[in-house]
Order: sequence, then C-alpha cells, then structure tokens
Amino acid sequence: MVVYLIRKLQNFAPLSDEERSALQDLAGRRLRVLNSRDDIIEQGQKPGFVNLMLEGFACRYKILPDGRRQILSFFIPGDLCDLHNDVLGVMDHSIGAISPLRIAQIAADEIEVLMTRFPRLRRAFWWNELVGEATTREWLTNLGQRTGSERVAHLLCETFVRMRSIGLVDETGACPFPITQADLSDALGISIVHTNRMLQDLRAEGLIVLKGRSLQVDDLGALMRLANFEPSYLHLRRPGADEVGHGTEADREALA
Amino acid sequence: MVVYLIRKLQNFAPLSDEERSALQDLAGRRLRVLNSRDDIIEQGQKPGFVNLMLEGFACRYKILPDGRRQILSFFIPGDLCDLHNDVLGVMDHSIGAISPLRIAQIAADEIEVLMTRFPRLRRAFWWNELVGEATTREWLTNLGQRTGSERVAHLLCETFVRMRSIGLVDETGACPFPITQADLSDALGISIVHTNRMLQDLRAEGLIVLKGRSLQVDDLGALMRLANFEPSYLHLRRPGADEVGHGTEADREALA
DNA sequence: CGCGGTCTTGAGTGTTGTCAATGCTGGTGG
DNA sequence: CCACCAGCATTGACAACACTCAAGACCGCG
Repeated sequence: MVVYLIRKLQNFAPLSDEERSALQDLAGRRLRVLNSRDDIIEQGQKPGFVNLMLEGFACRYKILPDGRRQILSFFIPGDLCDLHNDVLGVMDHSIGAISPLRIAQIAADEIEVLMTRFPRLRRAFWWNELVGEATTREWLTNLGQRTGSERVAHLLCETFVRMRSIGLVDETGACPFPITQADLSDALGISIVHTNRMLQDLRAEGLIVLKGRSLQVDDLGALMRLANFEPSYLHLRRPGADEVGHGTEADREALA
Repeated sequence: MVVYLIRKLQNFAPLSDEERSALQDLAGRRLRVLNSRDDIIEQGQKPGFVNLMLEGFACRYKILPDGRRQILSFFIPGDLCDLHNDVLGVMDHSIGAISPLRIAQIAADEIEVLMTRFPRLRRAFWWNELVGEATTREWLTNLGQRTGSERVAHLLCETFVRMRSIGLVDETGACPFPITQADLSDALGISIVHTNRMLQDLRAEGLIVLKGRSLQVDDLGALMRLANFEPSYLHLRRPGADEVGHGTEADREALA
C-alpha cells in the first residue's frame, strides 16, 4: 500500500529503487487498523507519530464549542498527516477515519533519518507539504467565493483527480468514495439538504454517478467548467505535462 | 522595525542578543517601499525573496477567472511571507499591499545560513510557519461554520490580538486598521453591504469603534464570545500564560 | 473646491437553511 | 431466510439570512 505514497511523491520527482524500498521499510513498521468514524488523534492531544494512509479515507476536522464541525481536508491513500506538527505541541484539530482504515505510524526521527540519507526525499516531502497548504488555500477560496453547486462540483473534481493520480480510478471512470453527504456538508459549509440537492443536479446533468460509496465521473470537462476547477494547485505531473502550459482550457484538461 | 519580528518570534522562545542582532542584520539589506494596492508578487511569478513585513498591512489573495477575489490571509508587521515556497516554483496566489508598505527582501540562502547558525531560530521560524497554517485552518472554519456577524467579529478579534501581541495596540485599546470593508468582504466571503451591516451591529452593541483606519475594541470579552473566538491557535505567550490552561472561558480571556 | 474611493442605507430578491417526514440499504441476529 | 435496525439519502414546505441593485453621503487629498 506504500505504492500510493510512492506514486504521489513521483509527481514531484522520479524515485530510485533504493528510495522506494526505504519508503517501503518505513511504512512496514507499526500498522494500525481503525473502524469507520474512529479518531486517529484528537484535538488537544500531543501528536506522537506521523501517520501514513495505507488504505481508506480520513479527514482533518475541527469541532466548535457548540458542536458545529468543519472538515479541513480529506486524506486518501498515500497521504501523510502532520509531518511537522510536533513543533506546536498540541493538536488544534482532530483526524478521524471516514471509512475502515489502515495506517502506518512512523516516528518523527525515522523520517528525519530517511530525509538525511535521501535529500531528494526530503524535497519530495516538502513538496508534498506545500501542495497540502495550497490545497487548503483552494478550499478557503471554495468556501469564500463559490456557490453551493460550484463548491460541490469543485470538491468532487479535486477528489477524483487526486484519486486518479494515485491510480485508484478504474477503467469505467469510477473510484471509491466513502464520504457521506453529511461529511461533504461539513467540508463545504453548506447544509446536508442543500448538498443533496446540488448532487441531484449534477446527476441530472449526467455529469456524475454517485452511489454505493463509489463516484463515477462521466464528464470531467463539464464538471471542471461548472466548478471553475483549475488543477494546477495540486501540482500533478501527468505524461506530457512538460509540454503543456497552465493557462488555457485545453491545458487544464490535459493536466487534469 | 525588525522589532515586530523579534517580538513575534519571542512568543515561541526568548532570543539572545546575538540572535536578535542577526535578525536585525538580515532585515537591513534590501528595503522595498510600496504604495497601497501595489502587488508585492503576483500569481504565476516565481518567488525570488522571502518578504519580511516592516511596516503596513498586506494580504495574500487569489483571483478566480471571473474576477472574484478571495483574501487568504492578512500580513501585519513582523510577518514573513513564503519562507519555503521556492519548492513549488510558481506562486498560486498573489500578495498585495493594503496600505503603504515597507518590506525587507531576504534571499532564501541568507535565511538558511541564519537558521544553521542559530538552531533556535530555525525552530522559531518553523513555529511561525505552523502558526500560519493553523490560522488558515481557523479561517476555513470561520467561512464554513460561522454566520456573517460571527465571521466579522472573529476576524476583528484575531487581527486585534495579533496587533496587540507585537505591541501595536495603544493604551486606549486602539490599533491601526487600514483594511477596507471591501477587503473584509473578500476575506470573509460575504458581500460588502452585509459586512457593513454586521459592523454597524458591532458598533451599536458598543463593542468596537472602527473609523479612520483605526480599530478600537471596547469590550474584547464580549467580542470574543460573540465570535466563538478561541485564541489558542495563535499560540501566543503572554505573561502568566504558563499558569493558565486552554479550556475555560477565563483561560481564553487570560491568554488573549 | 472637486474628485475618487469608501461607506451607508433602503428595497426587493433569491439562495440556502431549518424542520420534519419518509424511503432506502446494508448489516445483524433470530 | 427473514425481520429488524441504524445510518444514510431524499423530499416538501416554509423561513431567513445574505445578495444585488441603486442611490446618496462622507471623507481625505490634490
């Protein structure tokens, strides 16, 4: 399952066999299995490990005193949580499982050893962190500027493209999608009812098929247009990416 | 003007005279002066320098193809922009001046030399970055979960507390505040008209006086309660902060 | 004194939220 | 194998918060 991390990092730079097997070792240590809705770590706790997602979906979220919940990001296989948060000492948010989960718990110093031995991996991890921050900024833009339907479409685009970039979209254009409508609502800052209605619209337009924890995107181009989705913030490299720019709509489709 | 950076970093750890003078040197190099509304760096450009805010306000923002603008963060004196963004190569957002501005442009390798010489400064810079990320997450929560009035109140709380932590609130409880209502709207994801009305409400309640580019907070406790503002994400240390926790309302006031 | 940018206010509209009920589905135990 | 249950999805009716449009006031600056 480390293959997803490797695929992801290779969006930044190709990795050597040695680097790949070092990553394999790293992730083979402490395996942790969680059920849907379990917390990996809670607000207020001190982070002990870096968590590497092996299988399943999770999310970062924050609970307000009155119970409102904001989901801050979704984690899919290959994602690393909180590479550096030991500096602050205390978690200001929680991380919870959305589906049944398998994660590897990695000690901070193990990562440090790895990064010292392989400078390219250090840069790859950094790149990964920065992409995460860029994604948070895009979410902020999503919540601040886009309408309900655009928000839903945008999040679906992002998740779909990320899943595809690690090879989890099958030949029919479908990928696992265990995120419930309640989760979507808490991520997008709209009510459950409204989320449901926006999804209906997307279905009615023939853009997506969403059912049984699976998302199939039938017209990615249209979905992207509807959302104003511009994938460059994900910094993905796909075959031929060097040949295309970032400006035109054709570029956008090519990159996505 | 480097004093603001020093004050800020000392929220993380006390600095030695040597460290302080090294920071002073660093910031004395390339001075850049900008007018209100000038851009420091634009979306699509390659970042050249790390920018240190000496005087004035700035903001990070993103423009959508159709012209909508989302402000992602505000910079006040002492703030460092984009310590590490050279890894990604291209800016996915712009940074613009809100008021007349004086900044120091620092080369990435100068920072690296400094951090190697003073490991504590390295950790302090890291801490600073992580606080920035925590703040972005708080903004996401603000946009996703809070109503218009809460959002406005929350942003005022945050800005006021940050200004106070670097010594820019005077004895009357007022601080410079060059952010226009249009800027606030783009930061909070609400319309200008609505922003205006929410501000009127806060004035009517006697919580703030906002006029002439100056913000005076008359009842911070009430403003914080209204906003559900919980300042721990800013990780500020004030005198006695070691003695208080983070849970109760009294703690919150003490820390803020 | 005039001008541009900013702020304020009113009126009407509509997107989105709330409440509440019902339907669906996959898993569990008898 | 069926009945039941819990969680999730869907729908309708109504309310409200927030948006748009539009006009006018204010204020600092040249």
